[in-house]
Amino acid sequence: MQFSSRLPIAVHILLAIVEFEGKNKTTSVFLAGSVNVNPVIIRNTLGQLKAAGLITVKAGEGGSALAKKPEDISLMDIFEAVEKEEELFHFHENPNPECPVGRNVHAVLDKRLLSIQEAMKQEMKSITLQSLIDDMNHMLDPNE
Amino acid sequence: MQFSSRLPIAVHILLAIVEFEGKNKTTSVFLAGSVNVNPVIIRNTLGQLKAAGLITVKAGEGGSALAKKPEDISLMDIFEAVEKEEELFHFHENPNPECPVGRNVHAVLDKRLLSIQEAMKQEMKSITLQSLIDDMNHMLDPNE
DNA sequence: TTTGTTGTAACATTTTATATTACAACCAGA
DNA sequence: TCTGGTTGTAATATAAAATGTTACAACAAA
Repeated sequence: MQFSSRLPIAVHILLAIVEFEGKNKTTSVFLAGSVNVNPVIIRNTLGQLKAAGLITVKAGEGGSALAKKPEDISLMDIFEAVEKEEELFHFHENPNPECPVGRNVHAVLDKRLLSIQEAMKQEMKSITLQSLIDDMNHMLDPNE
Repeated sequence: MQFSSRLPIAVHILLAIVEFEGKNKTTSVFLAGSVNVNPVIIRNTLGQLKAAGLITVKAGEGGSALAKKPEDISLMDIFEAVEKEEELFHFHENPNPECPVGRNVHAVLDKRLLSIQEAMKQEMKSITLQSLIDDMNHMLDPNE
């Protein structure tokens, strides 16, 4: 079981928007060339990031830009923008209500699964886009 | 995106093994009746839990039992027994190496994604089967 | 030896992710 | 105002993963 590549792709897109600001127009086709997926995937992702208020997209003209400062965008914001699920775990649908265990697993497990999800989200919140940009800049120019 | 129901099912199985100890023989068919999935799913899961050293299964005779004390089994142990993935996130396969971003996203993101995974696992480690049993017993008999 | 079981393979079905094609709506510049 | 490149989105296709099912050999106890 794995998460889809949506979060990695969205982060890639945001890093590219920052990196190419003022240098290249970041159209869906241009971004698709960097991420190496179909441009429609990019457009859909851009749409989700826009809906979440993280970027602006220029319809017709083309290109996108950050709508917030990178230090105000966390992995959590990005994750929630591109993954719609509320529940991290898929619970088996119909435990037997006639069984004392089947009747109660849900109540017993739910809060634990939520706390796991919460731990994950807390960690995501602590990672900002800015810190990723810093890391990338350091790789592009170690002396900076 | 969601995790499969494997962890919830495995926990259900373990709780049932504890609950019915000495009362019913916990065969795959019996357990399937409580979880409400196909017995083969149960057998496969039992096999994984056995391989991880969490339970014993009696071939031929039928039935299963815990191989460790419930306080020594964490959700993390169960999770690792039934989910084989090493990486939580699926990274997009071929970022463009000719692009400064494409060339570096992997290095930049990987450690962050790992820390998210790590946060999740830490939380899983802190939850023992015993605590779930306690919760369930309290639901079955609030005065206990 | 009979009965009920585990372990496992093979296959079917369902769901989700990802890719692709197509096209209307849009916008800037010629 | 026309043109060219673009976004937004629907529809469809393909691929991959999860889940369900059937079948049967190996096994163990009565």
